[in-house]
Amino acid sequence: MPREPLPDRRAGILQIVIQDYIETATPVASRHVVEKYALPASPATIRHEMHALEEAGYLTHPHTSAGRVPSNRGYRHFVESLMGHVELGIAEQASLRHQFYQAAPAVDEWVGLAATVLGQSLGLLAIVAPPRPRRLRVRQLELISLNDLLALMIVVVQEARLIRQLMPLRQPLEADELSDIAARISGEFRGQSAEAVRSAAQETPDEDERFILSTLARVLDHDVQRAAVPSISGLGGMIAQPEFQTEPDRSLELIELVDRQAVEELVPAAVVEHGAQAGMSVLIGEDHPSEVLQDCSLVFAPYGLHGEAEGAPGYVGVIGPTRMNYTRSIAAARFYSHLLEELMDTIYGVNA
Amino acid sequence: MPREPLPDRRAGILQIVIQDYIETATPVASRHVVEKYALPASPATIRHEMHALEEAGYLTHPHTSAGRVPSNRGYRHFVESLMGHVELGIAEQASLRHQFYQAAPAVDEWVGLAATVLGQSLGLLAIVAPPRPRRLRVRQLELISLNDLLALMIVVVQEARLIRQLMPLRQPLEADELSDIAARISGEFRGQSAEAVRSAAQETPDEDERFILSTLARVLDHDVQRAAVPSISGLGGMIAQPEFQTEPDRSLELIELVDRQAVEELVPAAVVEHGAQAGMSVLIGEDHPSEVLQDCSLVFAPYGLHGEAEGAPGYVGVIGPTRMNYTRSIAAARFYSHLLEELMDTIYGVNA
DNA sequence: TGCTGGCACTCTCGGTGAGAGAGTGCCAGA
DNA sequence: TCTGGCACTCTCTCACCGAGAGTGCCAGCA
Repeated sequence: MPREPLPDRRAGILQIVIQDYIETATPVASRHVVEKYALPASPATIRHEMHALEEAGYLTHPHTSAGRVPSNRGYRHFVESLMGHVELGIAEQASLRHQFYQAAPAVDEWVGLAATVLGQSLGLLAIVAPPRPRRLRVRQLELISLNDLLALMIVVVQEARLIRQLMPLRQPLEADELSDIAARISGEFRGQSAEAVRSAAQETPDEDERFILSTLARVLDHDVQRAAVPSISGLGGMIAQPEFQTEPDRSLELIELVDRQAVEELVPAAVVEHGAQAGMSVLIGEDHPSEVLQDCSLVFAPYGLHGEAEGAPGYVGVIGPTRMNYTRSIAAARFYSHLLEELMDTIYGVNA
Repeated sequence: MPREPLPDRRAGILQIVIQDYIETATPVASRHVVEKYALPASPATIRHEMHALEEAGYLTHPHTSAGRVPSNRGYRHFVESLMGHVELGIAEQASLRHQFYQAAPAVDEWVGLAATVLGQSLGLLAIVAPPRPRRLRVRQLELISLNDLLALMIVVVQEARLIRQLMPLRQPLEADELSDIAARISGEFRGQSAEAVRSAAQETPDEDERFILSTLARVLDHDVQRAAVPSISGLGGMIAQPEFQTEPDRSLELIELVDRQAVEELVPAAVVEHGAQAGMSVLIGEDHPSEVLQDCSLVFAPYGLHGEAEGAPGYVGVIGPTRMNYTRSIAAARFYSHLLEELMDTIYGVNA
């Protein structure tokens, strides 16, 4: 529903109240803003404006004799109209980029690092999920002999992952024979996915090779579903936020969610789906389906595998009290999502 | 310091008090034990015995009008003399073993799974660390071309790990050439560690090969130090324990420790070192150097890489309130440590 | 019309005190 | 050596009170 635009002074006061509340976590009083921000008006006047803002739904009142607190609508208005576009500082961007290029070039590694650093720097919960391709395509296959009857299969796939699988052998095979078979399969099936491998397996006369191919096909299918485990970090900072200090029950439920790695409850599937097309989004307060996160917000920044539209995107998520610092959170989430996309590109699909 | 052995009845009462307290988490009263365990004595008599046990240091008294609570000495006596040797049930062992053999054969995977399942099943904090070998030895090297000037190096080492490293190329190399070089190096340096590779690098005339060898040596050294990240799980269950409900500050510190992955503070280096030789051990209450864990116990079960005495062992650790169920925790920690040792054997060092 | 100072009113928060409940310690007697 | 009885101690909960903080509203003023 459309609203009349706010008069200038009123909008200014709204912005002050929101920013002050984000900073101090205590309801902001009329006298307080006048003094702290040296406004050319008396507390009574400010009260008037605040009252109007409350009528319009941007502020609330925990109880009669408390200062004002932004409502969810207030936060949304702040995010959409008051905040403007912000980016991380150049120096910070550079140092983060450096840190990531130092790490081992593996999706899990990057995702874990991103969650840790992001959660730490914001003092909020960070959830970073790798992209979830719809199918995996072979880039290279290696077979490593462990002993006469056991080999380790390693599959490097185009989608920036490594799959490992123990494979019993039907009959003793030398290390050399294994390498040869692996090289042959690598050459033949580069860029192919499970179906192609499976149908080829059925037509292969050689028993050993048939067995290896069908194992490969199975592993490709299987690994698509599992793996791609999101990383969660920053619980410490989150629980230390004042809103959780006063509510031990809620904290407990949140800790339990994080400990169980209950990603779907933290970042609802609907958000992921919607975000895949719409890009960055911010879910505020009661929008969140989960009971525990009623008074929390979620900043969601999806990122994809370039040139691979299929499957679910990866994303960077930040969860914090509705009172979180949206400016910083949004800038950070955006930056990390771009960085991850860029990193994945270095090992994904190039040369495919 | 030696103590006189406890008279039979007294020892029985001690055992009852400890077990009851472990179960209920409330100080146990004389009347309560008489009724619940149908003892052939009156509350007054039991009070007498409890008083004696308190004199001897096995029990304490939160305050005058509360029941008895085991002291750290009490718990230690329970663990050392009263408890006996216990093992997980056969069915449980089998189902766990199955679960682990289903997982991808990778150290990180097993370690993560062990922490999750163990923490969940005990409702306590579980910390599982992979062994930390002193040096890594090459089992096989793979070089995968990403584009003309960038390759992905994958090193399978004897010590049950996989190392990944992006490697810029000095000049364009074909995929075939890369494979050939990798195969040659694999053959030549199987079983060798960083020093051997490094000194060979210095004597190699071919520039490309020299560069690859020195990268390999660097990676072998580097990966020994980092990686081997322990897995921590079960925070939810731990915080839900009654001892943490009443102490929000302590909970907060613990959450913070876990969120930071501060393994050294949870499992002190001294314990790891001592445990490497002495085997399983139990640290009770104030023995723990960390402030936060003053009223907690640590069950510690080390395990090694067979045939590789060098380096630090892996371990399975369980941290809980001193009131934890030692019987279950110890049995579980022992089982998981054996299972992990067995699993590592399947991919480690065989055929070396 | 819009701003301001003044004042009554409301609600929270911290501290205090009383009463109930739970257990022990000790003593005298079997 | 064990038991019943009884006084004593300590915690826990709840109700209550006063101080403090802010608002809402009104009347007056530019």
